[in-house]
Amino acid sequence: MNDRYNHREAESKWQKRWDEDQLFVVDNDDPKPKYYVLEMFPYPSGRIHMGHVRNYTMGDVLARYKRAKGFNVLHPMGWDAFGMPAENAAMKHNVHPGEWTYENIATMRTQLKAMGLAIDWTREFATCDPEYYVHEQHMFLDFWEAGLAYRKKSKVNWDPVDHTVLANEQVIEGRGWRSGALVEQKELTQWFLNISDHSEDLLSSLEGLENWPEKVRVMQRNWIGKSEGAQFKFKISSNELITGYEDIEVFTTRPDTIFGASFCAIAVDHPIALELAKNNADLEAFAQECRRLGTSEEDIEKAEKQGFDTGLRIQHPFDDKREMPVYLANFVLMGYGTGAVFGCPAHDQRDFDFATKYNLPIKTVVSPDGDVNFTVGDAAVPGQGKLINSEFLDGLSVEKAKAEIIKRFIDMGIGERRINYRLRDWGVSRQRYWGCPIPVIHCPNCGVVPEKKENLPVTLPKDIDFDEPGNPLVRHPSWKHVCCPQCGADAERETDTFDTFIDSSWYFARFCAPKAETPTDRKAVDSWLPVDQYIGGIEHAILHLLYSRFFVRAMHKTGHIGIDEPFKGLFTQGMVTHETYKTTSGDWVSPADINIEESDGKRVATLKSNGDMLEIGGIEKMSKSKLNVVDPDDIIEAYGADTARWFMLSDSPPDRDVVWTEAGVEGAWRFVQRIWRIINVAKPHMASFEKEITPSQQAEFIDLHKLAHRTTHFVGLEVEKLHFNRAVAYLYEYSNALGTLLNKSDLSSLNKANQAIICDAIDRLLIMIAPMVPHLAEECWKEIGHTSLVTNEAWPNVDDKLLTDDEITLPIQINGKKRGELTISKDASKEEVEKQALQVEEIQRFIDGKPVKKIIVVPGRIINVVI
RNA sequence: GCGGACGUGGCGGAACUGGUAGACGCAAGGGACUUAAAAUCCCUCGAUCCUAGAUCGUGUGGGUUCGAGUCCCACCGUCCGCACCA
Repeated sequence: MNDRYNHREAESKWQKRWDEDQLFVVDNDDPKPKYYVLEMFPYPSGRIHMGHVRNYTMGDVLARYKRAKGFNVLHPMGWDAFGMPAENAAMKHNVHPGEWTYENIATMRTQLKAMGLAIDWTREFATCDPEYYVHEQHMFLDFWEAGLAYRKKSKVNWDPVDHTVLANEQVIEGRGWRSGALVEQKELTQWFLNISDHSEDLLSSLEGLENWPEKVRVMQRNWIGKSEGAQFKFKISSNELITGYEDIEVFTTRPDTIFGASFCAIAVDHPIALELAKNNADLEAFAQECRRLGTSEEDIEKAEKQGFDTGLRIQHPFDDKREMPVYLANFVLMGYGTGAVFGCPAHDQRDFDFATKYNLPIKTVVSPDGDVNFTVGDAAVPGQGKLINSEFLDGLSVEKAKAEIIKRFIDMGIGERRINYRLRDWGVSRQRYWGCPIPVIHCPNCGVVPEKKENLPVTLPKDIDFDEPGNPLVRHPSWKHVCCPQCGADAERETDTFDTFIDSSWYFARFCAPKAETPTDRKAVDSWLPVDQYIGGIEHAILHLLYSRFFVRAMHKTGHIGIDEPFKGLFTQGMVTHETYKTTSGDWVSPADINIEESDGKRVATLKSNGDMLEIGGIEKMSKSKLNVVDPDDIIEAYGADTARWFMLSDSPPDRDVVWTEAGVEGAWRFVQRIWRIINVAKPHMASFEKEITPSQQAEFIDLHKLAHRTTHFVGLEVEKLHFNRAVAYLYEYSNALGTLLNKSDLSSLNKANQAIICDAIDRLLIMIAPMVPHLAEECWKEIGHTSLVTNEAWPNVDDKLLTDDEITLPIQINGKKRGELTISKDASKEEVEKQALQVEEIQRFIDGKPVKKIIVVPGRIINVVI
């Protein structure tokens, strides 16, 4: 046995062995209870990064732990392989997107395997495999048939750089989520999935997702954006300006403030606005200006409320003598509600600003404290109170007034209760090559018809060119020319492909039976799903996670699955960060190119090549642009996968960011070597040691034995909660205690009881660290003479009797301040504890003869003497 | 503006339903071993009072309680998400 642990030899050796023994190949028919752990699958961008290492390490620890706990664990891996970067690479390097993608997959697979992950690689697939997307096409046709997919002409978010359509979710602050280009509005006929029909279900079901982070649930709740109110009509009183329109319908969440209304505002794209624009050049100019600002003004917050008086007047529904102006307004959105609102300046700040600007009346109708003479000052007063100045609503609470007014609307036949959602239908057409082809055909006679299911998959042609921007499928000489599946006439294929978020909306279901001839094998998905623990980045809180929740519902409706919620538990891990370095001229420098020295408590960074001084910058997410990246391959080569894994689990709570530091890695490396040394010290003796623990003999090492059981108990508990940093702390404590004891004991003269305790303690240590540092554990396990694999060992038992001591030490407080301690039998009566506590010397000294008012004894916790 | 999370040593962070604040790791200092270095092992490590013993100490100010990092109220600060949504 070498003095130093040789990770290079050990890691590849054990990876090979696990592979040969097919340890992680899962049988769907295994009778053990199931556990499905899944990390978000990677996009094959080229190489893995530290974020992947962190993500997959966490999942792997859980998978290996659950395996040891007797579960049949599904832990698969695949590739989210369609998407823009492959096309960009194709344009840049003149390589086919598929070739580029599969080469990256090969590289990254090798890298992931070097991490020693307990993955069932027989289930691997890439979403760009026709064997995968054929099922996506199949399900899409089912969705279409079931009314879940439809085509409509609509304004879409158009990314002028990527030449494609973006979903609302993919537009961030008016820019494309990938390209960062300002998004334009364009009218196109697109495929949509009917996600908005599921708004209420997607919203209310969030309640049941108890094992999701509250943060993600809140973000989804906000995104769905439910608001309850009323929709009703104002009668237009000045008919000479417009024909064909009798009234304006508005949506409001505050119908109770109807008597405070002083204007109506409509969106510039509202049908009435469009009609009026035909005969009003000024109005048209205003509308154009708003549209321009709507898409190009970066800072919406600063954009002033702008209005244009249309000249139209409407009647108040409860007082037809009262007329109000109708404005075009830049803050009213056509896409929400009816595209028209009524303004109540006294109780809405935006309306207040607008009314002030255009000199419109501000009438107070809600009084927070019920005072009928209350009037708002220089700001709107939103919120609760009692209605005033509102005729039949006077004196009612806001809630009651809402109910009353809606009742009146219904009686008058002008309105109703209404719930609106912000969530829009999911536009899934993309004008791209590297995606799943939408399996439909456009026939001059039959219209849009589905491709016959027996003709699926519709595959992508290989011979394409990227010489010009846009979709090469459109200009391919033959691909789109087909016969209509219905009438046989000459027809054209749809050249759009699916949004890649569809690919990732059901891959977890495909892993259950990746070779099935139907999209899902019902028996397999019924038994494996939902995913018990899903782990990934917070950046997918809305897009991927909401789409998947919807997609599974759609699969349920079309019979492909039997559940609605795909992910029972969700965990969002933090990012991997690193210090940044810059030259005096402001260029970023990679950590690999620098030296850091410490002098007078200050850290000084210099360039390795020429010794130039560097500026040490902030700690930021590892990114190629700031060069503050550390390549996982370099770390695995220098320190081994186990060291990288252990470091990723130590210190930082997994949901927070972790700072990658050289010192931290060294610490993890020292731990690996310390375990090896412990085995080194014990090994020569262990062959002759007694293995059976027999309680009858005198065991001086009983404290270690207790600690071993306590550690087993707590490490299990913490891993289940994904508190890996705490599990690591327990393991440090335990291995330190074990190492210290071994160092100071004469191992050649131990009695049998102590021998057995040592053997048990070492076995436990190795089984417990195995999920985290599996190669090291395996190598040590072999060294101490086991012929089995530690990976196959069951999690050790915990004897509850060993978790508590017979004697306990209780702190004694006087008036809440600790003054002494009492060591006493854990079964001692309250009276006995009180009596003995008062006799403790320090306590006597502090009481100093004063009368004791009260003694509080919390069994097993604390004693507090009140004087 | 709305919503969420958080604030503890030089640093990352522990502390179960209120019960010994600072586990564990990193960094630092001292010592042992060594020709020397690395590695390893042992010790110290919140602040203040020269020591003992004590006092103070979990962003700030109040409160509840025998007892508050933990609960309540007000405030300050940091991070994240959403944002003209009627």
